[in-house]
Amino acid sequence: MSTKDQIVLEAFKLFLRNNYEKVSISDLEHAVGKTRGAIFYFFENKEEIFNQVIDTFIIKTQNPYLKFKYADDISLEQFIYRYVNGINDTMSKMLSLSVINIYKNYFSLYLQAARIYPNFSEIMTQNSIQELGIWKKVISNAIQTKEIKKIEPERYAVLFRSCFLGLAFDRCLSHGLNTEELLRLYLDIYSQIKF
Amino acid sequence: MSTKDQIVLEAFKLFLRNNYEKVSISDLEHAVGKTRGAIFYFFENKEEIFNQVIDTFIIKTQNPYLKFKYADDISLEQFIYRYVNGINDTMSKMLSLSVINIYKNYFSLYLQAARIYPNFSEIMTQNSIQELGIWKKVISNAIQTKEIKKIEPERYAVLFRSCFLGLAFDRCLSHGLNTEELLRLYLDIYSQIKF
DNA sequence: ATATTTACATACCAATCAGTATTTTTTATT
DNA sequence: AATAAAAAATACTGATTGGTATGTAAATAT
Repeated sequence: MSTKDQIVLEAFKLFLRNNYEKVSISDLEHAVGKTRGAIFYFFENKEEIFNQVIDTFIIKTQNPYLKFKYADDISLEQFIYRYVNGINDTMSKMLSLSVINIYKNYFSLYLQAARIYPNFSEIMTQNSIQELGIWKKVISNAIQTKEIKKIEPERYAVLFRSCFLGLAFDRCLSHGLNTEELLRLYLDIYSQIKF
Repeated sequence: MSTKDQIVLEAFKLFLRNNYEKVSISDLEHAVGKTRGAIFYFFENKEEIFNQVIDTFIIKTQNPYLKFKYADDISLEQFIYRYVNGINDTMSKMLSLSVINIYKNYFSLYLQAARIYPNFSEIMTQNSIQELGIWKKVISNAIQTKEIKKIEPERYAVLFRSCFLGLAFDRCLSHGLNTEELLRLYLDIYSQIKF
């Protein structure tokens, strides 16, 4: 891995654990094993490092479970399983970077980004709309194929997405998100709306 | 209002808008209209001010909509309306303090507290369990009175709570939580489980 | 072989920070 | 009015911060 990539990776880990202001260039020096000279050779300033971290690990890593978005013919039940699997994969990747308290730290970094990264809110809002659109499409499809009852796709798209986010947030201070519980929750909702 | 209370209130507003480290005593001086002498007369250090803010505005202000917890005979439908009204009230109170981006800033402060306030995670976990318990009781009651179908109370308690949290988090970067939408979401879930 | 660029290390600086020590002003009590 | 205590102002300190200026060894190009 290049020095620049190493800097971004270590900065990511540091920014997950602490506030933007709390992470010092000195901390980053020790984490990377290089000195200020190296860091400021690759980056103009601290903010640029932070923004690179957000770009790499939040914006571009979003929604790995939504990459199958053009599979229009997927059933809602299948989609639910894939969605939860995708969440599991993301959590595994974070664990392999030895990131602890994944969601707590991720939520925290996410809100830091909203204060620092230019247009972060707009980008994430677009992202949210996109994800809702996919849920909506899958739900609409499931209605047409008589998989589920005739419900409001928009509303249930919001419901499915909110469940995940809310459960993750609620549990982030305690034992963390349990994807098995999330799956059971999803299947309970599903069982109420299926034919 | 006493000077001490003023300091805590202004500190609350500042900590909502910025990270703990970013808020300086100098900022607080200007916000309160007093000097360091006054601030350090009432508080030992910055951390004590922060903890007082969390104590006053997060821990003790939790769940105003759960104060009717001993109303066992309430229907689920009534509870839903009261719950959403309670959220509305809290948001109005924040607005009267001219707090903008309520949920974004609140979530941010909440996660800051998890890093600074002693045992914050444990306290909030207890709080979450308590709130889930109330939902569970109301749901169980609604099943017994044949208001709704026989569902898993625990799971639906989690569902109702997660919906709120998730919707609030999802919308916090854009237009903020719309309680009318939350109500419609709740009533949609309700309509699927009611007899 | 020489010149230039890349990739860092080192030493330093001005600014800012939380916190303190001291002094002054305000308020309450006798 | 005199005294004491509380509340607040002022001036300061040592530590830390992000960032810079300079230096240098190795790699690459000419």
